Amino acid sequence: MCEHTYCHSSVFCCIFALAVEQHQNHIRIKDIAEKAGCSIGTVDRVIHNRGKVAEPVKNRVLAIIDELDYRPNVNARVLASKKTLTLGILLPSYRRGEYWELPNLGIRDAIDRYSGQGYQIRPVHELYNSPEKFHTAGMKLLAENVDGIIMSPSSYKETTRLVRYYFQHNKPFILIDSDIYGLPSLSFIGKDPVQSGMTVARLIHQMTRHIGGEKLIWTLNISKHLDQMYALLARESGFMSYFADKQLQDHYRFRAFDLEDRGQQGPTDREVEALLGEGIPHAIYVTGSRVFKIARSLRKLITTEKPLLIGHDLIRANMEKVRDESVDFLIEEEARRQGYLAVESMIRSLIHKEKIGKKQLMNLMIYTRENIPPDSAEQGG
Amino acid sequence: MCEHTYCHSSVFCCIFALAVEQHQNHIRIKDIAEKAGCSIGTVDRVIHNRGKVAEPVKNRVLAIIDELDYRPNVNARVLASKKTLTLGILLPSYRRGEYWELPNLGIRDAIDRYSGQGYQIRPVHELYNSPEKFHTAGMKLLAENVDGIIMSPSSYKETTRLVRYYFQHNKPFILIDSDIYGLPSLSFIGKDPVQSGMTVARLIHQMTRHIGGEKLIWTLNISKHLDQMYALLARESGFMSYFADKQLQDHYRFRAFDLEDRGQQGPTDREVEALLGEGIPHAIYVTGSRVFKIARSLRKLITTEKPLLIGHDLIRANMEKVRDESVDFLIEEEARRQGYLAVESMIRSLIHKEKIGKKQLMNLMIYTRENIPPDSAEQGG
DNA sequence: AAAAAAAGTGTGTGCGAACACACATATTGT
DNA sequence: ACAATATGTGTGTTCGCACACACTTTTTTT
Repeated sequence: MCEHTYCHSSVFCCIFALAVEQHQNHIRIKDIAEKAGCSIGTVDRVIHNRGKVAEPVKNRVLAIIDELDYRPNVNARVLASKKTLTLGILLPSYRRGEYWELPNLGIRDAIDRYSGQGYQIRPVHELYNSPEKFHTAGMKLLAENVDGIIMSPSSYKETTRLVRYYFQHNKPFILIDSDIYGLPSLSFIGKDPVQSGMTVARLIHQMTRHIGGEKLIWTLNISKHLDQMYALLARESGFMSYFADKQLQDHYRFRAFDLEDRGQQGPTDREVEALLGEGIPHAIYVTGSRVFKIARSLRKLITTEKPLLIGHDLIRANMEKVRDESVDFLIEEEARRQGYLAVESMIRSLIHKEKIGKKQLMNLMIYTRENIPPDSAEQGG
Repeated sequence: MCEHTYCHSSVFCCIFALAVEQHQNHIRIKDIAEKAGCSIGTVDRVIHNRGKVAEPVKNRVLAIIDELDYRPNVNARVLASKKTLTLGILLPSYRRGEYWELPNLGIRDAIDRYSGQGYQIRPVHELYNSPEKFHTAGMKLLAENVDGIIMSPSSYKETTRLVRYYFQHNKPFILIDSDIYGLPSLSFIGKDPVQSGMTVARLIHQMTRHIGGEKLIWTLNISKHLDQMYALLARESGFMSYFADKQLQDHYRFRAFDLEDRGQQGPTDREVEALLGEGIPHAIYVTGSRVFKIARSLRKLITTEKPLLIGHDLIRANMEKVRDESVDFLIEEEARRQGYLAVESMIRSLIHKEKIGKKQLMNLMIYTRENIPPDSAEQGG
């Protein structure tokens, strides 16, 4: 067992003993071949399912692989296989500083890192800014004969349509950012928007509960295209659920607005002013990544106690607003890491042939002025 | 440049073009040898600084390596080098469910993962529960001739003393969890306790500011040994700084208590009751990982509006209390990931010979009932 | 029954780096 | 001057796996 005086846990040391044992009898395909009474070529054939192998031999080898818990040496495997992994990447188009830059940076981190380690990875990028372009871009990837696809879903209809083709052509794909339930994806890497909304609700509730009288709360969905804001609405739902669950309707009044983000300008002061007509809210929840667009207007228009302002995503513009305290909190779901993990998962699945989790949910992080990371936070790894 | 219609960023595509180019002319030591007019053996010698190489040849090779930006193929390197990496691990002893289990789990994650990839890693564990044992345990690692050491510092005096020996014997070491400024460590992987304290202060401030009259706030340092709570005090300092910076002393009254954690029992109801004599606080900040120990007492003793309760670390006992809402918020600094990164950094430094960051600060995460991860969250990777 | 095709199997080479060994040349000692 | 050492340098083997090729045996075809 374990000899450490204070190691009552006993889990720890035992697990480690296991780990050590595991690597010591590190078995190779040669070992398997010997035990099965055949050559390494044959073992190779059953492992990769190529060429012809007599049924009884195949079964014997398979049994031995299972029995010995054979795990191929990844280093040798990568070293020997000279083929390059072509990754299709299908994401919304973006400008610098926008949300979608983050997953893209994560993808780059991963490719950089793994290229440096002898892996041959060739990314093929396709960007879309409408459901129609989503489809043509996605089909282009098929035509380019990529080995796998990393994508974020567009509209429900277009996504299922594209995925149908991928499925038919046996192209593995990974969904990042938002999930569409039931798709035959290798994995989903992203977040739970309802949970996000509920977390924000908790923050706002705790921070406004001691205010006397009825509290006015806004939810603001600011989006480039009003028709593709599924994730925003899901967050709003989660937000509402929290208050409903706690039966706080009597103490709170809610107003929800959908605003259009018209490029550089965003909602103008006048638009915001119009909303303020009904009264100054005690808290505002901007469901997308565009809090920074209204922070300035609010500061200008509201001279009394300014409302609590909460938004999403660690993009530069938002981080600045948190630093000068015109935005109070930012929620984020490790956007950059999502991209990183997507590439890594592809490598693990397609090269290492490991099994990867069907659902990889990111942690939900809350940032405020005191814990916001420095600007050029390289989060690779 | 970039042909994507909506890719205004231009960063992205260019960077990728670079990445692709890089791996295509992937140079090997053979290439260097040819260009330098010598054999691969000689190149090998200058890379590893072993054997004798004529000064002019050495410089030529070095120049070519630099010019071509040679990056060794990690897969080949690991495959060829059969030596096992022996890692000394020097951490406080712990029981199951305590804070130190988390970094240990992270260490295990990493060793598991890398063992599975053909790396030979042998961990040697030493646990300590006092500064004296820290020293003897640390020296034992030296005697066991480990290749590198992962450790969390004990007292200032003992740590610098031990590190002196490590330095003299040229043993690289990585500090996790808490930093001691100025030590010649390979890297520090952990958190900034002052920042943590300030973040908590922000939360408590925002959540109590609308309460009328003077607010009473507690800080509770609950520790096993009252003499080794440096990190707790640093958090308390950060906490205080926030209120000082904002000049909120007139609206807030602060009381700080140091309590001893006597094993299973923790602070008793009676002890907590004694503290309550001076009045019921509006918020309580427990600076260590033991909020759960007073949550029950508080619930029993306070029947009116219960105080806001904030603590640290995602240990099971705390997570339960967050789920039943007797603890409001938990702060954590990715304890498990710290262990993971420590092992990974050792591998990158000692096997891959990469340079690693001197300071790897973890993100500071805020958890509440709505965003707390599920219990058996495997966070490897 | 002979030829052709298919099924089944073993050997050999290469991936890129690490390291041991053998060998060449230069420097020193006696 | 010759051995003894020190200083350089090149070759060959190995790691575990992928994949091409050659080969034997069996089955099918005509």
